[in-house]
Amino acid sequence: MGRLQTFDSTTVVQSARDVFWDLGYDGASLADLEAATGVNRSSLYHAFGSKRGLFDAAVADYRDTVISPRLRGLQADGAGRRELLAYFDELREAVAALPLDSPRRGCLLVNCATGLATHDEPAREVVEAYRTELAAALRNALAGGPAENTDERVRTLASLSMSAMLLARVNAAESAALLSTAADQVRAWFPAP
Amino acid sequence: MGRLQTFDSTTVVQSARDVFWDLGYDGASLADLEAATGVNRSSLYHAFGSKRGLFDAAVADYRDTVISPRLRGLQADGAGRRELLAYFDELREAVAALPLDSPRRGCLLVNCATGLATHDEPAREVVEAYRTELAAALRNALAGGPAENTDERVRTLASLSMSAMLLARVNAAESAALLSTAADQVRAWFPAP
DNA sequence: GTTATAGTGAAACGAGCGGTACAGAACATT
DNA sequence: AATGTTCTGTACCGCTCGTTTCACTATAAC
Repeated sequence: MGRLQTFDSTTVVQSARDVFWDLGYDGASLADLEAATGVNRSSLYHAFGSKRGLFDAAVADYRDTVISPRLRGLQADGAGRRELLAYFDELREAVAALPLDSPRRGCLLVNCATGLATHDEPAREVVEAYRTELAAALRNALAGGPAENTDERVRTLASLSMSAMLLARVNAAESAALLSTAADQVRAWFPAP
Repeated sequence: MGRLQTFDSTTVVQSARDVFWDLGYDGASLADLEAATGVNRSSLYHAFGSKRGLFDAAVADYRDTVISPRLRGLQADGAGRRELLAYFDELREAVAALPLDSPRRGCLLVNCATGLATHDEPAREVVEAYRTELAAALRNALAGGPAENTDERVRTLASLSMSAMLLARVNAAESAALLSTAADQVRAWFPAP
């Protein structure tokens, strides 16, 4: 009963997600979000309650549509060398494919790690959950190979992933090089089939 | 001729540096900076021109008093295994020594990488220069050991350093673990003397 | 002691922020 | 068609931001 919502929530959340991704939580103003979504702030507040509510929806969408697809291969039963190489190669291509004048966005959650997450406990937990999930996925795929120095290797690969996302916003070429290095490590640890 | 400045510029810059370190450039307000330095904004503007001018002075101080001392050992002629282990051990102790309720600050420049540096070219260059200097210092120290996979090893150690600084603000224990991992890598690559 | 110069403090500036009030528009139900 | 409910656009709220103004104070030079 009553008037129907005239916009599609999913597309609005994704537009907002890209603004937060590019500008950060504090850097994104309501005016920016209105412009990117094409939706008036009164409608945004009606649907999401607050700027923070919209941000939380954007983060949830980011996990579902960006992170999960990337980690799925690593998380599968029997994942191993091939899935690790695919993960780092695809991530490297994504970083390298960005035109130089486009927003260098990196990872929304890595960007949060030095921003919101430092003085906001819920945000900190989301970032930490992401790190844990990444480490678990890498560990799962590494379990298919030689059982040497597993903790150390998980940390090295997670570290290369995260710092590549950090550097994506500063030096895209070096970011890609870090991901190539990760792939090289995987090749050195895993015997080629 | 004229009235003399009543505050010490160095201590004021360092107080401001700590505020920027903790809160970030955008997150630090003039009121915060006045409170931390004990200096009125009109005096800050007289001495530094703008908030950005004070920030630039804070970054310069950070390089001089925080980064340079840490990298000095790695940069010395003849640096090698011992200097690498000292670097990672000292950094790990610094991360672990922070009381849990104190500001988890990480690295001022790493914090900038996902903030200012993404839409401000001068800031981006400062962060990139720091990364270059870190890589060069690690390379110098690695040159004292076996000449295998040097590029890869430089990237791995730089990556562990940077992601440890990133995680210092999210999970101090894991941050310290990354730095231990780096030290383990050094031990594995370098024959013990 | 007078004067020119420079640092300091209080107050206020305009701009932009996140958030809200309210009237009107659009729909489901009756 | 009438009614009740929900969504939307405008216009505005109070607040905080970085910055500036200006009167006042303190010092160096003469």
